[in-house]
Amino acid sequence: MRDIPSRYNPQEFEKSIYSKWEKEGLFHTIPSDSKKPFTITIPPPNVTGILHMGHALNNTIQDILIRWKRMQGFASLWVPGTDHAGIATQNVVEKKIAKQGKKRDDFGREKFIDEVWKWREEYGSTIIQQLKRLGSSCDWERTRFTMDAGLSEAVLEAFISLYKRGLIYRGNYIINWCPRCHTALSDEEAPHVDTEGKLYYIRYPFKDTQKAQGIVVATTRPETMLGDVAVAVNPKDKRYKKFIGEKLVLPIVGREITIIEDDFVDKKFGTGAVKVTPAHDPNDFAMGKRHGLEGVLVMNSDATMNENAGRYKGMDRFEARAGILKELDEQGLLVKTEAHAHAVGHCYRCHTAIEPYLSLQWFVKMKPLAEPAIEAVKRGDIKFTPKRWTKVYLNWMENIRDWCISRQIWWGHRLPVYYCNACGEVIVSKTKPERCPECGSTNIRQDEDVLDTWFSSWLWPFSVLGWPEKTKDLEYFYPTDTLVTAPEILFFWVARMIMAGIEFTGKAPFKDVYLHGTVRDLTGKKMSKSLGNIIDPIEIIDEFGTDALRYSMIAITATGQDVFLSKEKFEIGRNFANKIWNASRFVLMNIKGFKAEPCGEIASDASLADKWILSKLNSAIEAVTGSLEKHKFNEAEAVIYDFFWHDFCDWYVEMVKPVLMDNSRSETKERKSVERILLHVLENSLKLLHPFMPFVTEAVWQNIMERKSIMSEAWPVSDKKTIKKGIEKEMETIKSIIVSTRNIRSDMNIPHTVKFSVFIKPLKKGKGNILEPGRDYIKNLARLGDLVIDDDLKKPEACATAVLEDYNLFIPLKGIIDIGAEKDRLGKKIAELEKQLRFTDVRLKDEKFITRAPEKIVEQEKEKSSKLKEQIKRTKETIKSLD
RNA sequence: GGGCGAUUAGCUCAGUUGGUUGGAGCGCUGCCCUCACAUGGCAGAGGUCACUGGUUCGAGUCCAGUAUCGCCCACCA
Repeated sequence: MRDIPSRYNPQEFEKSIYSKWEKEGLFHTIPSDSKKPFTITIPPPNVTGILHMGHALNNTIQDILIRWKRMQGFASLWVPGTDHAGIATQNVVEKKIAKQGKKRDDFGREKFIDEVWKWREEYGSTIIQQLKRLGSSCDWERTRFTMDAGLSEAVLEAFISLYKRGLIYRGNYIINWCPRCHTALSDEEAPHVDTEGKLYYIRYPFKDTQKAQGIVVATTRPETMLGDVAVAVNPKDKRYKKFIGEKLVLPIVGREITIIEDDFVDKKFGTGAVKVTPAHDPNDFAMGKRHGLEGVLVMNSDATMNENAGRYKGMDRFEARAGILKELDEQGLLVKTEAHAHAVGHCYRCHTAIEPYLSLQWFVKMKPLAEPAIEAVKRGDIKFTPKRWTKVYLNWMENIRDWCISRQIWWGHRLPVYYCNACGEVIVSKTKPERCPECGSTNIRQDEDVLDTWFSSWLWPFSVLGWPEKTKDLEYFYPTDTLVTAPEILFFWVARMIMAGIEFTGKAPFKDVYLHGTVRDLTGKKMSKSLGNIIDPIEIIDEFGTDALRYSMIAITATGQDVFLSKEKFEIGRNFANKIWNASRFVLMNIKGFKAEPCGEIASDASLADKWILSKLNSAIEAVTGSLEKHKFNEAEAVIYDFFWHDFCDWYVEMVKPVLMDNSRSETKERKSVERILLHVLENSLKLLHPFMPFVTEAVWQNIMERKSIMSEAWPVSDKKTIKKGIEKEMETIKSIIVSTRNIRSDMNIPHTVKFSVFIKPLKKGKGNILEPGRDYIKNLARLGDLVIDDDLKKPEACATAVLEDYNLFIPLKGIIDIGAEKDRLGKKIAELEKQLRFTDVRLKDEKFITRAPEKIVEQEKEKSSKLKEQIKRTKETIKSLD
């Protein structure tokens, strides 16, 4: 017998098992005529990414699905890859070169991009390596990168196709500008953060000083006043009606501006008069358009003031704000300042306050794309789990706005747009045209901008399978099945993928969208580096093992709910992995040659315990499979945990131990049957556990059982004939006798080394026979000297009693038992029973209940009442007999 | 300003379509190093299911409202 350590040591197995899986090509999937496809494309982590708990949860769920489907015989494909993450990656490389005292301009565009690729070569596979440690069974041969040749081709194809359909346009609009990243952002990339700001009231004097003192406007961004071109009031506002059309003098600048009327203005906010700054505010921009007012840009792209800001030129926007306020105050034009809470957009990459900024950008017209994507979800082609996200999706889609896709950075897919320097012609083309089709000039330049990272991500489910080529993979694996992701990127990514899928392939890209929760710390904060509340998954893997990480994570994650993590929670999984290991160790140590035939038909002379555990096993198979189908992963885990630990280890194994330990029975049929069933249950349990805990199950399967990979085993199918509720009920009765006996032993402080006898008197003749098959289990598990079951039993003297439903159970304890204490104990039992009886009787006395509740329920209640009464009566008799 | 989620044992959370006595893990109490496992075993204590109304024979579960916490969306400067 080989030595199997009594503790499961994950470090010993995980890496070698994983590389063996990889070497044997078990993750690789190709189209197969004999199999149905099951496809997931990974939400590509940023190439700069480092595995965090969100990834751990996200990828564990995907791996569970992929491994489960693979075992079910699907061509189960999980396509991995990384996202080039334009802004994020460029920022990282800029930080790196900053350490050498350099800026990107010192390199120039091409050289800088070379630097990014170098960085990617060096560090870009970190996240991939970490996903492997998580046990992810991705088809690594298919690893894609959003900047690789194929995906870049897909991006160009998508851009040109949309352009041809008139869905891409270029124009001057107010966009979200990040002054730190120096680029435009989409609305989604500039989330609003509630900010405690100030509202400044500034007086703009009339040109004709005779009129009045002036008009007071309120603003949160006084520095933008340098770009004001008008003051607007509501046409219905009586206070200002008379001033419409009058001229004001813009303080500091001295520019003459007009008072205009516009319905947009809210009479109740501030003073009811609003400064109009079309180049720095989206509303003002719209107002400017309505009134034919050109905007004046007063800032540079780094949010310093430009030449239009006069003496504030060159100053940072906040510096300028302070200066302007001071100057206004000195001139007596700053009327008042009040606290004002408002939401300010911030860059999602660097958290700098964004600046609404007028600039020339490229946009995608979204409405035509959104319409079919809305229909697809309404029709049910795509289902969200949890369902509530459907509404969120639809609400966003129905109010969708155009998507700003151009970014003023270098790292990304450059726009396939060329300009003729001679005639100004705009040419959209995959490659640089030799000559201008309009004037024939060869003086042609490419647009400097790159595309939003999400412009490649939204193509992911089909671009990774070869689109725009019509590949076999695309035909076979697309549309994919399930998308597993976090709700944070519902708009960024999920919604856009649905639109792109329908637009470019004519099909919705997936059928199910499973949105899991956000990983938080115990105080409810999102885990983030800046908060310092990170639990590093790799550290957890090193300390507790990958299976512990995976199991615990899933166990505490209810569908779509946020996950609150602390380090201690990983003990759940670690302990369970150890339990699996030790139970396997026990089974294998007791089986000769580690071999056993498949269990097959259950012999009619199989023991009660055998039939019972098989019934429970098949119920568990059914339940685990059902829960997986419903994507209730925590439920699936709970079922297998409960079955394996409690039914199998705590009861079945304990029940069969005497057979295994008794040498005289070593060659018996009984022994062989037990061995077979132990192995059968273990095998099936390991298979059910494998998607959740891939390493420990494989370690047992390969290293202890010396078999080929469990990954390729077939998922268990429940044999419904084997599920026998009668057997399960019978076993419950036997268990209740064992528990009652142990209970008395514990109450009486009788050490488990002391054996005593139990006498059972069935209430009805023949009920005793039911217990016969369980006789040995009761004797062994309750540690009895003898068990007497007798219809005509007379109650022994000085005994402890358990009054069960169909039996009276006596334990003679002469010299040990304290009669007074026993009376008290039974008295408490009566009190419990009476409490229950009161509830039932209240119900039964209620005529409405009798007449309106279903007959079945009423019958149940009546039966319960009579049983309780009967048990109370018997318990009272027992107490009396103690006198 | 809208929308969503949470509120159940000391802690962290499950709880299917309303139906007998509301579960788990951790922690706690008592006993056990019993020949797979002390990362373990046996037994136990612990709950007005946030609050107020309503529907119902019957509500943790369905409806309305309140409170607290959290999240998302939104162009009142």
